[in-house]
Amino acid sequence: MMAPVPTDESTSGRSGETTSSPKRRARRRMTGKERREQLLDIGRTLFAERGFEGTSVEEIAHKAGVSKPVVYEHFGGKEGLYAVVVDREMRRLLDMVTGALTGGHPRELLEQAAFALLDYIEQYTDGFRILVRDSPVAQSTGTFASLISDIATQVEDILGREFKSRGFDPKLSPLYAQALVGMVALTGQWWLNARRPKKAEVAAHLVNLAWHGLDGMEAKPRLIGHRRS
Amino acid sequence: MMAPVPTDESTSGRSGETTSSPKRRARRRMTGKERREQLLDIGRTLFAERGFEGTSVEEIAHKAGVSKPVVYEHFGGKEGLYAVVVDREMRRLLDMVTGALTGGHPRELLEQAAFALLDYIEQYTDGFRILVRDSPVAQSTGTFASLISDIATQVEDILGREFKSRGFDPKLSPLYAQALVGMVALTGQWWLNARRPKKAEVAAHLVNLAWHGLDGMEAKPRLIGHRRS
DNA sequence: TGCCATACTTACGTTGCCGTAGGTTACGGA
DNA sequence: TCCGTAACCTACGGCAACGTAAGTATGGCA
Repeated sequence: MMAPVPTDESTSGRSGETTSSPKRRARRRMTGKERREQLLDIGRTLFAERGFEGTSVEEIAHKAGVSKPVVYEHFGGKEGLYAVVVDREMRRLLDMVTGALTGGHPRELLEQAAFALLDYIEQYTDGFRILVRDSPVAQSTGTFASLISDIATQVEDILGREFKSRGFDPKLSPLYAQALVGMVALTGQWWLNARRPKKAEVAAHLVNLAWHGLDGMEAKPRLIGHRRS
Repeated sequence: MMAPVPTDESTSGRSGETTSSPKRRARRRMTGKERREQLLDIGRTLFAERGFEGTSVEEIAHKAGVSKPVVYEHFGGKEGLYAVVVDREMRRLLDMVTGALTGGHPRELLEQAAFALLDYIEQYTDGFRILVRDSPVAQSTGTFASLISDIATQVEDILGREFKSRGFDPKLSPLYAQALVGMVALTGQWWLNARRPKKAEVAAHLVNLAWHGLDGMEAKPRLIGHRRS
């Protein structure tokens, strides 16, 4: 089984010049870096839709149009690849979120953060799906079940500072950080399939809820920050 | 490997009268129902700590002190067992939550619900861990990634009714349902490892956030409902 | 006391996947 | 034009897990 045709190629930039008909020898030869990036892309996609254990190295290699040993050459194994994918996604998300925290007023901060997270979800859906799933390898940092929970801890200090200046117990910031992140994360996950309200509207409502609570809620919340897109 | 000693027995009620020394033939014979329940218990535990794919039928059987075919006899396979476990846990959680919705004032409803969920998390930790993980078999009901998200949809109508009477768009209830459930769920997940504030305190703060929002937050929130425990 | 249903076993066949040993081809520079 | 290095391949070995066929023991009941 599995004929030696040069498969899909999927995410490679230019997909080969000699790929007019599926004859033999239409395989492009990549540099180490190129191949590495391609494998990371494919790995991300597959891990997102099938999970870590549900994805086989064989499949990754096959989708890349190469054979297994190439993957082992680059990442030492499935876990190696997975680790790099996860690391990159966590970085990306955190960069986007922290980079968006530029407002002065705490409500603005909240808005920016919510928007940034939704941006991430929309742009890097696969990455988000991976971060939401549970990690396989005895949990990277602490003892968390999902990477998202792990991320929430990195939001703690931002909240902690705000708490301090407002006279609240800063020891409670972890709790509120988890709550806020959980709120946005699960809503985002739901939004991935529903796609019902527009992103901006979702963000507005989330901020509405987080800021005013159910009690002081506005029927037609508006964002105060100004954003292109 | 694996000597034929009668292993652990783990969750069986009385653990056998002839179990003085690990000689041969100390195995208890159960009725179909007993064995079924025992396997469900063990399955729940293992699925919680290793996930679906990380758990083998062999291990389940071994922990129950029987051999594989017994599991196949009862559930037809790993997926069968998993399905029953999940179904029971979802029922349990929903029963606990809906059963707790007895208050008149919406804030009271919220309190009850939050408390019920935390109760469930505390009492049936394994079940919660399973529900929080992602389902393997192409998603049971809709197209959701986690069972929890699935559960949130079952809270929609409760919120929808409340929204209607308050003049908000009831089409937004799914969004807010996801947000609220996500808030409590991720916090609960975090609380499983942290265990820092007491359950009642966590509930109070969650309600505080959900009700008043970050803006109108109280430094020392109190629950208004009266509960034993 | 002997029977027979039901609980349980041992022992396989099979598949899918991980990881590696060792050989082969392309490509760019001297 | 030759040659070495980096990219890539075929082909296994091995293992862990699923699922099943066919046989064995046990204990309640006539």
